[in-house]
Amino acid sequence: MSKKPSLGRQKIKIAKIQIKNHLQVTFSKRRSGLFKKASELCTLCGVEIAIVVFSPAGKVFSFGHPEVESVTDRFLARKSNVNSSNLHLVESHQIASVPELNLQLMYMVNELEAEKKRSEALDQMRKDGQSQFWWEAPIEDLSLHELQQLKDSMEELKKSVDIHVNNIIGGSDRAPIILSSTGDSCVDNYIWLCP
Amino acid sequence: MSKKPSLGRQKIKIAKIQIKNHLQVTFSKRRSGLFKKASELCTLCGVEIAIVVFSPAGKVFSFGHPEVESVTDRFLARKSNVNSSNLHLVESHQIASVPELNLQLMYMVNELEAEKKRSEALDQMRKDGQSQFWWEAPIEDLSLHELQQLKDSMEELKKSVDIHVNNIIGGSDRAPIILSSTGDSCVDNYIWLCP
DNA sequence: AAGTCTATGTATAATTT
DNA sequence: TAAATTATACATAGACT
Repeated sequence: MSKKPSLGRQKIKIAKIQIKNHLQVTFSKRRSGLFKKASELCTLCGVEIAIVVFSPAGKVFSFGHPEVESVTDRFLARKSNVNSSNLHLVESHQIASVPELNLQLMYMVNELEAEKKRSEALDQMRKDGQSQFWWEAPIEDLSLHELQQLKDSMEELKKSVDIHVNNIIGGSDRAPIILSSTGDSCVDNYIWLCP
Repeated sequence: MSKKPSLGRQKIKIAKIQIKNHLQVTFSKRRSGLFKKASELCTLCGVEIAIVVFSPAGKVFSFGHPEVESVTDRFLARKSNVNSSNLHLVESHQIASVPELNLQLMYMVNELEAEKKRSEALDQMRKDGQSQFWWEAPIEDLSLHELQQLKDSMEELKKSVDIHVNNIIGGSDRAPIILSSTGDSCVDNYIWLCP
């Protein structure tokens, strides 16, 4: 009897899997692996994590820890706060769909990425020399020119922050979402977003 | 000489790491591992992923794939009806008259005075403790809460700027002004906010 | 904080059930 | 279609730099 022993795990190139069936299997396995890693990181380090995955099929998978509030409501809850400022928000009590929430999260992440790049550039400038740090100096020492630059910088910064807050909070200014919790054996206390 | 060979990777319980230093190392390693897994999943399966991690220190780490546009554009596509941002930074190619230019300079002087007072207050805060200087930190180090505070501060600043502008220029709805490049040593190419 | 090294724990590609 | 198997690739704990 020839028993063909498994070759075991084989090395693969990190490139888009072409065999569709194969891809589906890999996606499923690696997605759960990713979520498991995330949950471990949560537990080990006591951090809050949110993950959103848009599958090729258009499905949305997401992971959040530990409570819904920690990641999502931190945005949604600010609604009232923002309302009191000069943002023009339309009152609505429509309940957001989870995909919409995920879009918002995704948007937020991208915004954060953009800000990160921006700040990296600023960091670089900082490393290039102290002389350019007019924007770190006390305001009373600034020349008019510098003050204008400061103002412009702040406007730029504010604009981007504003846009993202506006879209996250104001873009769907509505009641928070109820997320169901699975009694999964692997993960207690993790709350999953149900697509 | 006793060379102590490494025990190699040891099994650990998935529970909050108590040794703080240890935790930091693990957080850093596993975070990067998680992001790597995520990027592989992106590539292998052609999916879009966003991850946000709030560290215990309040820092925010995030991962997004593939391009900012891919996700944000989807979002922005439906944002138009909601946007109505409170910030109207309008570019205009209208050339300001000299009287208007003077008004702007006047405005700047007033603004400078206001900022001077403001900075005195901030200076006082600075003396009270370094911990409050979240707004001096690079953006990527800001928590979402701090981002919100930053935004609010900027809202305040802009509001006062707007009031000044209204008072000085006349409070009337007028076309935004752009200062033409005057060759002036002090000011060139500034764009002004339309009140 | 970030990188190296070793030994070992884990994830998973390919296959089988 | 999904679960189990197996052998290997990869991740990482701990110690050190």
